[in-house]
Parts: sequence; structure tokens; C-alpha cells
Amino acid sequence: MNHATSPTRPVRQDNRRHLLLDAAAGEFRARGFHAVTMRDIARAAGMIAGSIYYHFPSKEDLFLAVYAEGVCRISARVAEATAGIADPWDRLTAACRAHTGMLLEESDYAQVILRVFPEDVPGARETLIAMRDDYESLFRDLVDDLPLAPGADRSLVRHMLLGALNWAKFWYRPGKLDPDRIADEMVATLRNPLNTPEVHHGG
Amino acid sequence: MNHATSPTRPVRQDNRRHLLLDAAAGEFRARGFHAVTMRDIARAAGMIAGSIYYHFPSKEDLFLAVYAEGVCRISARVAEATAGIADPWDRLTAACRAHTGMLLEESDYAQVILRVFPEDVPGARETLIAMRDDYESLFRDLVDDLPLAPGADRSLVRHMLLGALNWAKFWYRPGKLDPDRIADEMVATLRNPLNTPEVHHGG
DNA sequence: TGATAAAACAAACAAACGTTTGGTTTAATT
DNA sequence: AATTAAACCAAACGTTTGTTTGTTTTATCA
Repeated sequence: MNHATSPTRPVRQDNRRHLLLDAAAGEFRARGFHAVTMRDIARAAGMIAGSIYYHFPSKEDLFLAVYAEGVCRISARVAEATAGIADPWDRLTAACRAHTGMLLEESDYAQVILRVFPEDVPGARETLIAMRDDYESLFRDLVDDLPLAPGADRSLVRHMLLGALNWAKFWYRPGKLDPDRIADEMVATLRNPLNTPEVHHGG
Repeated sequence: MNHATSPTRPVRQDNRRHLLLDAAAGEFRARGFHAVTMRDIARAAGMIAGSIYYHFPSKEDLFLAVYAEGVCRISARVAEATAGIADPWDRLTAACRAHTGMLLEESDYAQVILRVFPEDVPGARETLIAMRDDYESLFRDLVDDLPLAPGADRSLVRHMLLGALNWAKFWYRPGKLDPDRIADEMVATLRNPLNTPEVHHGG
């Protein structure tokens, strides 16, 4: 259990909770929720299975903590990437760069979001969905700010963009097209028509 | 084990192999590979866990059969949908309609392809990937036939389109935007620019 | 330094897992 | 009707699962 800091005695400095969370993120990212055992996680953290239960009351709670951290980190990264950028298309592009960077390379925590479906964790399904929706609302705002043709389905544009980016998980290979360029090209493809020569926009 | 038809005695007519496969497809589609037990599948098929092993030597082999059937069915459906259509954009649209229709509504078998990652089934990983790639090659041909601007990255266009369509699994709701319209809108969005009024193409 | 609680270990628990074994039913062939 | 093998059941196998229990270590503070 994650003991709350009592008034008399604080948490210890050599606490391995972070190490444990990192190990869990790595395992869940690599093999999903059900294929990973508590013993796998413990081994990756250099501990023993039972010790995990001092920090988390169950496997589902441990996973929930990893997922929450993933959503938190990618949200912060996207918010930071768009800060100070005024042009709507440039803002969206920056957000997509941060998004793909985290999901394809930078963060085990964020990649868990793509690897594990909320349905895989019945006891936390609604919470996980709410977190993911919360994150995606960042992109709702970004797409809403775009100067599109009247009547354009912005909801569909958002789903299309996020789907295209997220799916890169299945074909992205390090050393080839990097996350930044993937984001750039996807946004550009949405912005420009495919069947006429490309129009360059000011950057 | 799936006994080969011996020269002296054929398979029986009341064979429940198909029923078993259907049940497995339903279970795997709903809850993935690891969360589904042989007892779950057996119950859904009205039999007992051990009986499955008369038809399939292992859980992985059973899954492989389901996955293969899924790829086979969706491939056939896409091929049938594009047959007789000459215009490249119309051909692609028809293929995407068939694709989304199968993956969002029509076939448990096909939906297993989106629900289970090849990595979830270590013993069949390469085979599953090869099957999926084989299917996607249909779309490689379709995109290659499009009249695009010179220098367009057709590989990226294909990945973008399939990603956008496949991701609809996570936001599609029956009764709202139907699979056909999802396919239509996605292809149209790729074809037309978002930041100018839509241009209608002959159809 | 000795007391205290945080943190981790060691070992087991019941339940569930994929699979195996041996026997029974049943449809088809002769 | 007798025979044969396909098809399935019933029951258990050994292992692994998430979790619990009791004990030991260790950092911190009086």
C-alpha cells in the first residue's frame, strides 16, 4: 500500500517506488497487461513479487499508476510544445511532433497507452478511458482553432489525425522516417490536397 | 489435432469445428488473446475445454486459424468490392468501405486482427505479421495507382489512410457515422485540402 | 545508540491456467 | 447388425498466477 506520509515519520529516501514504476512501465509497454506477471515486474525492478504489494494494492492499481503517469507526461510534453506558438497550424504541428516523439521513442509510460486497451483492465476501464479522453481534448482544442472550410467535420479530422499518428507504432522503424517528420508529413497531407502540387505555407 | 482426412474415412458432417472457430473468434475479438481461456472458448461453443484439442493442438494454433480466417475473409471482401471499378480513387474508396465495414461491424474474424497484436502470440508472431502485410499489400497497389503529385510519399499515404481507418475502432459508435461514410470522408479528406472549400469529383 | 516504522524478503496460499489421459458416445461404412 | 474411427466428455495433471502472511532488514529520528 502507498502509505500516506504520517505526521511523525516521512517516507524514506531510498524508496524504490520510482524504480518499480519504471520497471512496470517497461514491461507493460513491451508485452501488454495480461502477458506481464508480477514476478516479471519484480525481477525487472530487482525485487521480489510480494514486495510490490507494499507500494500497490494490486496489479491493476500498479498498472493504473503507470497509465496515469503516461497520460500526465505526454500531456505535459504536448502543452510545453505548443506554448508560445500562435499560428493554429504551427501549434498543431508542434503538438503532433511531441505526440509522436513520446509514443514512438521517448517514453515507456506514454507507449503503454497504445499497447494496452482499457478493456484489458476491467477494474480500471472507465478511469483509463477518461484519462485518454482528457488527453485527446488537447487536440480537440487545437483542431477547433484551425481555419477550415465551413462545415468541415472537425471531430473527424481530429480522429483521423490521431489515428494516423498512433498507427505509426506499427510501421515506425528507428533510423527511417523520424517521429518529427512523420508528424510534419501527416499534418501537411491533411492541409494540402494529394492530387495537386504541394503548396508551401509560411513557417 | 486437425486430423487429415484418411483415405478410408472422411470427416464427419456433424463436426463442430466451425462452431468452435466462430466461438473462438468471438471471444478473441472481445477480450484479446491472453484474457481468453480455453474454458471460455469451450463454453461459448457448448463444449468442454479438453475437447478443443481434438481440433487444434494448442491455444496458439487455434488463434492462428482464427486470424488466418480473418485475413482471408477481409481480403476476399476487399477484392470483391474493387472488382469492376476502373477509376483509381473510386477503387480505393470501395476498398476502404469494405475494410471499415468488416473491421467495425461485419466480422468477428476480421476484428481479431485489430484486437490482438502479433506480439501477443510469440509462437505465431512472424506468421501473423506476414498475413497482415499480405493483406495490406492490396492497399499498396491501390495507392500506387492514384494520380498523385510527383514525389508524393505513397507509402506514407497508405499508412496514414489505414491508420486513420483502423483507429476508428476506438471511437466508432453504431448508429452514428456508419462505416461507409467513415471511409468516404477519410478518402475525401486525403484527396481534398482542408483549408479550402471542398471540390466535388465526378462519381 | 537504541527505538521505531518504512521497506523488503521468504515462503506459502488458493485459484486458475493450458494441456493430457483414458474412456464414452455417435455417425458412417461394411 | 457389427465394426471402426471421428468426436467429444470427464477428470485430472503439473505449473503459474495474483496475492497474503509472517519475518527480517534498514534508514531515520529521539
